[in-house]
Order: sequence, then structure tokens, then C-alpha cells
Amino acid sequence: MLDAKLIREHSDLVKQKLSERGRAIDLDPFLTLDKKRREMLQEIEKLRFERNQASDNIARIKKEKKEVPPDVFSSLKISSQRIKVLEDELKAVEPQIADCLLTIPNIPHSSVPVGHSSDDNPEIRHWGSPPAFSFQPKPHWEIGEQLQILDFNRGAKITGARFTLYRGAGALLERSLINFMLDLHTRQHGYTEVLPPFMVNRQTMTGTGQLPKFEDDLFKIDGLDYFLIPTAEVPVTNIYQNEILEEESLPLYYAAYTPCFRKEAGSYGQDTRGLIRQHQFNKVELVKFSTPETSYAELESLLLNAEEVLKRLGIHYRVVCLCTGDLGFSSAKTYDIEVWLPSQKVYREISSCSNFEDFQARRASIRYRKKENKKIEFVHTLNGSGLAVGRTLVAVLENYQQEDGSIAVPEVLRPYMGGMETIR
RNA sequence: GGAAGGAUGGCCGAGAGGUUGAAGGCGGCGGUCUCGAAAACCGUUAUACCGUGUUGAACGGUAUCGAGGGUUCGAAUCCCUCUCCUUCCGCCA
Repeated sequence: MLDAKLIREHSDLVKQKLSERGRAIDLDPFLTLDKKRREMLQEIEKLRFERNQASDNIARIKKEKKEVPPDVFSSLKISSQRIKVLEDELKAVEPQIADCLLTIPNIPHSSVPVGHSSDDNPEIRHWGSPPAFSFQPKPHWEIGEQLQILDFNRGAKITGARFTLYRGAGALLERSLINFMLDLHTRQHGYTEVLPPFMVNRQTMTGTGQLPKFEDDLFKIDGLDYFLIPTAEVPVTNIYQNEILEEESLPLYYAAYTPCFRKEAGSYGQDTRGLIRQHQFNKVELVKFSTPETSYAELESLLLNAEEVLKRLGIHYRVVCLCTGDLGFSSAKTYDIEVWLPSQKVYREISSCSNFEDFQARRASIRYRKKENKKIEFVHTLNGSGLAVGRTLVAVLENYQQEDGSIAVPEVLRPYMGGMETIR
């Protein structure tokens, strides 16, 4: 959510910045309603002031055991009724304003390249190089089925399309990746592990920006206003919803493993084979709360923390910076880490690391008290996948496949796999 | 699922229709005292919004005692609905 004052006072600048996202956003409904609201507020507050003074008078007269003239009550009753009418009108306008505000996306940071689509995302850096194969590398779904560690048919039978049954070393590999990532981030990178609820309420979902605009992408619990989380970002960022933190406690680092549930509406026909696009997948998420002064430095270190997972696994990847046209709704700046998949010779997104600045903090009301002058400000929130576990498993299978169809287990995972060196 | 109780400021805890943003205590901050500290004493101690003003000084106003509605000239206080928490019974991992 943007600052209403900013939109009100610098509407042209805001309009221009938002247009870089590629779609014109009409701020006029907000500006009109906001003006109306302030006019109503002023009238209501003036009437309430008068009523409060008159009420105090009555109290004083009664204290002196004197009689209150009856017409005082009757005229106050009329003004009270007038206040109530105005309050009802105001209450009708306020949700409309909130609606406008909640559907306006974040302003891209000045360092974000202007562009239209993912084709315009510049590569920031890459690490390693694609592995050389002396044979034709297979896609992960073939590898998984041949080794009987991934069972797509039975996943579909149990639930439906885009659900997969992991079996034996496949299930163990997934669990090992989760543990490896959590251990790395908690022991080496200073994150505190949390295990949050996997369902959240509407307010929490609104706090991070998934609602009200993207309800179609979410699984909702029937009969309750609860939703399955699409990412741990949602429950973890909302840990401090409606709280005021002390500046000394910042920055805060959290790492969380959770499954993620997404409807993937509008992606029919895309990535139908394999694990790339599932309705349920595992992810280790990194979340940071920082002061505005340090949030961009925190974004760079968060990105490095996520990259470290692939470095230790020894898998080639590149980092791109999302251009203005490709930027997510809530984000001011996002880096994607894209991992190399040799079967298709493409890079696929495996992590998305973003600085939301105060956009989510304003929605969820997450603030901090400055040490210097005790003033209260919104924190900056950041998060990034560290990493998407299913896609990491895909990358391991494809990059570590051997000519005989077996998989060499990456060195760092062996302690987690009971010493297993090869999946065959 | 049944029964009972509860929700007040950073925390504990009063308040039971009328200058109550809310006693008292704890904690925090500033000060006096001290070589320093402790103790004692004095002072201070919320947030949001609107307006005037400034560029982020100050002042005025309004709202906020779990949430929403109602009664009333006036509600933390009375009534209704909801949410959450606690305890007991049952059930369950």
C-alpha cells in the first residue's frame, strides 16, 4: 500500500512511476474519494466538538445540582442524529478508499531497469557453467520415473493434475534439501527458524498483498475465511502485523520451511510435465525486517544467501534483475535466481528475492521506534526463496544425472542422505 | 461437542453512565543527590487521522479500554452479535 499522503500531494509523480510497470493506473477515483472523505471528516469533527462541549456543560450543571433546561437535550439530540447520518456516509466511503489503495501496486525503485517483459530483465551475474554431458541429458520427469522416485501418475490419481508422489530416495532427497537449506541459513547466515501455520486469515493475506487482487490464485478453505498459504512470506512477514518493534532489534532474519499451495490459474498447458509447476510444492523462505536505511544492502545479502545454496550444490545459475514491466505487485525491486536445466538448455526461476520497502509494512502495520528521536516509522520488509525445494530437486536430478540413468548425490547432501552417494 | 469465566496503556491492575487518555504499581526516559552506583525524591511516558503551520518544530480538534452494532444529550462502564483466551468435562494426534 502506498502512502495516501504521497498520492494526494504528488499524484503526477506517482502516476508516472506506476506507468513504468506497463499499465496505466487511474488514481482519480482515489483522489476524488479522498477529498470527499476529508470534507466529511471535518464536518463530523466540528459537530462532535460542539456536542462534547455541550455534554461537558451538562455534567458540570448536574454536579452543581442545578436543573438542565430541557431544550438543551432536544437540540443535542438533533445534532447527535445529524452526526450519526454523517458517520454512516463516511463509513460508506472509507472502504472504497481502502479498496483503491489496496489495489495500487508498489512504485519501482529508481535502480530498477525500465522494460516491458521478462525479455528485458538484465543478467546481473552468473556462477559456474553448464555441465558437459557425453550423452543426451534427460528431463527430470524421465529420470524420476525410471528411478521410481517420482510418481506423477499416482499423484494425479490421489489428487489431480500437478500433484506428485515422491518415493524412496526421491522423498529422502526432498527432505535432505529442506534440512540442508535450513541448516545453512540458520547456522551460517544468522536466520532464526520458524514453523508457521500453513493456513492464514484474510487480514494476513491482505497484509502481504495477495489480497484483495489475487484471490483467484489462492486455495480457500470451504466455510472459513482461511486460505492455504502460497508462500511462507505470508505468515512469516505477518509475525509482526500490528506491532511496533524497537530499532535495536532490527534487522530481523527468519527462515521458514513450508509447503506452498497455488492454483496456477491461467497457466493451463504450461509446464504440464514434471515438477516445475505444481499446486503444492515445498519451499524454504527467507524473510527480513529492516530499517529503510539498510534495506537495499539487506536485499543484496539476502540474494547472496539464496545463491549460496546453489553454489554449495555446485549447480550453474544466473541472477537477473526484474525490469519494471515484470515486477510483482508488492515489490519495489526483485532479483530472480535462475537455475540451469540441461535437458531443455534453459534457465528456470528457482528463487525470487524482493525488497517491498514499506509497502507491506503499511498494509500490515509493522512499525519500529527510532532510537534517535523515538519516532515511529514503517519497517522495510524483504523476502526471497532460499530456495524452491521442488525446483532444486529438479536441478539436482538433471545436472547430476549419469549416463547409466543414476544420480550422483551432491557432496553436501550426503550427510543428510545417510551417506548415500548415488541414487540408482 | 458441553459448562463457566475473562479480554483496559510496554507490562500488572483499578474503574460499575458525566472534565477518564483513563487511579495505583512495575518498567522506560530525563533530573536532583553521589567520587560513582544503588536507594530515595521530582518530573515525564500511547497511537491514528483531520486542520493551522513547518518540512517533517509546535498548536487546535476528533477517535481509540478485543471487534462490530444498539440505548443515551453523554458509554471503558448498560444491551446485542462476533472473535480470541483461560479453566473444567468429553473426545482426539
